[in-house]
Amino acid sequence: MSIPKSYNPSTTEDKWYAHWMEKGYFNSTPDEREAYTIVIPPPNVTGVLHMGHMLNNTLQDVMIRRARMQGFNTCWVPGTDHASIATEAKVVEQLASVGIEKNDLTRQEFLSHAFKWKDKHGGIILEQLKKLGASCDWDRTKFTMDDDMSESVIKVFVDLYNKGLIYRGVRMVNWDPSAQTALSDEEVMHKEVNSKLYHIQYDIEGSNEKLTIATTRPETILGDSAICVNPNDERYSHLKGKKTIVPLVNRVVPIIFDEYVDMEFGTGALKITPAHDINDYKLGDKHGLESIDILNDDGTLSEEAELYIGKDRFVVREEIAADLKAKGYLVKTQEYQNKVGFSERTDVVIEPKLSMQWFCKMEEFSKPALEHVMNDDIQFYPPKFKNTYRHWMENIKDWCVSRQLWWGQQIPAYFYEGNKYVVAESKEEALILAQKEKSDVTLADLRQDEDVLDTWFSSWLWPISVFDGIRNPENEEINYYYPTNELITGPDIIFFWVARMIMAGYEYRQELPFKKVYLTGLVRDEQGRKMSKTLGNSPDPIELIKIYGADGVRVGMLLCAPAGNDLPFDEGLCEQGRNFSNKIWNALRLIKGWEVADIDQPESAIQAVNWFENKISKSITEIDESYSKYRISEALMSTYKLVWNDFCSWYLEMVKPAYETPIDSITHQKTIENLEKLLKLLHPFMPFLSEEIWHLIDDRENDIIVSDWPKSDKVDEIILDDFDIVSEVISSIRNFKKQKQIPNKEQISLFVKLNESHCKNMDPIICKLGNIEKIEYTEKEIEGSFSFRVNSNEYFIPLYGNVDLEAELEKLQRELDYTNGFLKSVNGKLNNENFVKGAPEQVVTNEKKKQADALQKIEVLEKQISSIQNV
RNA sequence: GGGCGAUUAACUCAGUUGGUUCAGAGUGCCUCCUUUACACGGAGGAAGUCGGGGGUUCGAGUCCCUCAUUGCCCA
Repeated sequence: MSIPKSYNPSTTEDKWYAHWMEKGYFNSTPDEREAYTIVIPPPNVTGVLHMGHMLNNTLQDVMIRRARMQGFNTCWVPGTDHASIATEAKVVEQLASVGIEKNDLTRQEFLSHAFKWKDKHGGIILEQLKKLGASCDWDRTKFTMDDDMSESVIKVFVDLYNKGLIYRGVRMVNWDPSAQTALSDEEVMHKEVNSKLYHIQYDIEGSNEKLTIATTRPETILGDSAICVNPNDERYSHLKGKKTIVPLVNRVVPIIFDEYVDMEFGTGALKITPAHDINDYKLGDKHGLESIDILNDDGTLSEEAELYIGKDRFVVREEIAADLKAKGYLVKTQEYQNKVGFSERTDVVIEPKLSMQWFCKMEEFSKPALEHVMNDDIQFYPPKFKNTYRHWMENIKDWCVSRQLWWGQQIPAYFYEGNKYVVAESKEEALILAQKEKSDVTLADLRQDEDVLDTWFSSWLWPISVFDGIRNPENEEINYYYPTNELITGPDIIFFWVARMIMAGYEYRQELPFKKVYLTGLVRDEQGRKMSKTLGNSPDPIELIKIYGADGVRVGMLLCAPAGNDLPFDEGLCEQGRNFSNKIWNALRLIKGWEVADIDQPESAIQAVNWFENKISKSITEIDESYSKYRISEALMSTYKLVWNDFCSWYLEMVKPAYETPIDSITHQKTIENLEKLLKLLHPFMPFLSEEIWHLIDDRENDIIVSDWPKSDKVDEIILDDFDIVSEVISSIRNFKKQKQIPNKEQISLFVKLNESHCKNMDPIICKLGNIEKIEYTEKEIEGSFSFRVNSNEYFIPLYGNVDLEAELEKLQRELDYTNGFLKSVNGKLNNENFVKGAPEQVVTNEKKKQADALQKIEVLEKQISSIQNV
């Protein structure tokens, strides 16, 4: 069988994924083993795979695959969330394209369209995850609006309402005029924008005097119900009791005094528009002002505005500025930078709006949620996010959970007789409650609240509800899989989601939802911009997989992804991943190409096997340590170097038989064993390649995906140290040959003068890799030869031609200078009484050893220099 | 405006309680090599005042202060 020269991912990936699925390796049912559970951060049902998902899910798959090999009963639950705003917008858009208006449909009709849309498009992202190799238990795939999931959400809403933790009220909320719904504070993004500060003159009633205010939103003067100045502001103290006239609409409003106003800002006079600004609202409340809502839900001006009715708020801003100018009210405009809130979903400017909404009280939840993170019951990686988390928890505000949409769980509040209402899990239960208040209420009288719940109100239950732990708190699955082991997600949803899951966990399970939270960085483009659909700067992961292979892309993503650090994405890393795949592939080609014979094992191979077994053991320990600290990129790099440098560059070269000669069976067997261990270590990172090679090594039934994770044996450090010396000797020989342009295949001799103890076991390795005829030990320097030193031992290669004595001398002198400098610094420490007294014993001993080594080396160097000078 | 981080080679990052020659890794770059696993490769090499300044210490990339730059979160 001939193996192609390059690894071709496309022929293996689908094959192995199908095989794993068929074998049911991803599926989990509770058993006697310990569970290892991860719930996926459910991607948005409208979404397609982007680089952030790629990173995040690769990490989860790495953790799950390793845990599977470690013998845990692993369960990775996939799913999607319904993303009420985004999905509703998509569906409305799609309906509009076929000439259907949402308003022409009943709620039920709309929902049936939406579910059709979801069934058609909602699974794309999950299918894409399969291309990546994600080993999710697909039989458990959940959607936040599945019947059982929705039931859990409703049950929780009712429960919290009954506990007094959910209330309804009129508040100033963040209004998204595009989606036409309220948003929670977390869904508002504040951005710095260039705007204008308009200085507008108001006439004072019964006087020729004018009062100038400054505003960035001139259109809102139509909703003004007062002008406010600071009582300590002498410029305005004479206006007490006076009234002012709002330009254009000529409404007479009072001048009020409140210390809230910043005398330094603008003109020190502030227009008060209680319906359209949270601070104005508070002032209006305090001073009993009228609230004039001049905006419709879609951001156009309402009848209340009197002017510009039906025009968009931003259009009106331009027009009113022009009109004010024309009539002499506009004193001046200046450039101004301010922060403006934008909708996280639709990216339109948020309007503060007074409206009736449902809120969830947060203070009580926040206590255990904060405590268990601060005391590390739940650990954050990297821990710096604890600070962010604490800051948010300590300043937590109530959560606006209602959305003026149809796509989502309809709020289970049932109204009767106007504004009276009851909250219950079903209309029938609601009727019973309502009848307790008023006995003649009928089912027909009950009218359910039109609004739906925030999508996060589903997601915060995710780790519990996917195991049906809300409806059936004592079921076998929730008891087995919960708490989950870790949550792997981005820091951008730490408040939206992570914090709230922790709250829900303690509320409904009296326990943490996950033990560890691993927060990945954001994937950015080369210019450091966040990757986003709108910017179009995100490569398509599926295309990348086609080019570099899933394994290559996985490696590329992980190489540069230390926890919590943003990563500027570079396609070159995927290329590196692909090259790595190919390197491993070719190691297999080499080994498969060997003819095996029953011959003696060469000494060099015995030594090589011994060394590599120790090396791999040590690496396993390091890799396991990296994993335990969630340093996944470090674990990958250790594996990468072990495979490429230690195995391919050193080990295989050491055991490789001469051209067209066979290899002995023992070395061959050991080499296969070593390769298999490496493949296991690689499997979490490169599942497809490792499985493919595993089966190319041997035609076998068992699969690497369910093999045992390698364990480290006791490591003989001395062997590793000896090899370091050996590799340095070999490098020096290669360097020499290169300098002298001696072809590698030409054999040379090597003489060694030992000045300190040295293990000769590995000499055969030096002979083999340096192509040395033989190594001879000598008592004196070999004159007229090229020489180098490793530690204090001297190595000589007799020369054919002339030695460049000048160059040799210069090299020796440089080394001597360096060593002298080093000795000086060591002596400096040792001569310092404070150091000898103050430093720990071990440090002092080390310094003494360094001193002795340096002295010995200096002696050797000086002798060599003088011998050259005497020639 | 408030808070939290970051600043180490051209790039992306390691560097644990201050103590081995501690200044590292990978990539990139430069030189040489198409040698019989792999040019998606091999063998070498150059490259950093550890952001600036001050301090503590026998000793600072590491601790403290300060300034600068930058990112994120919150208002």
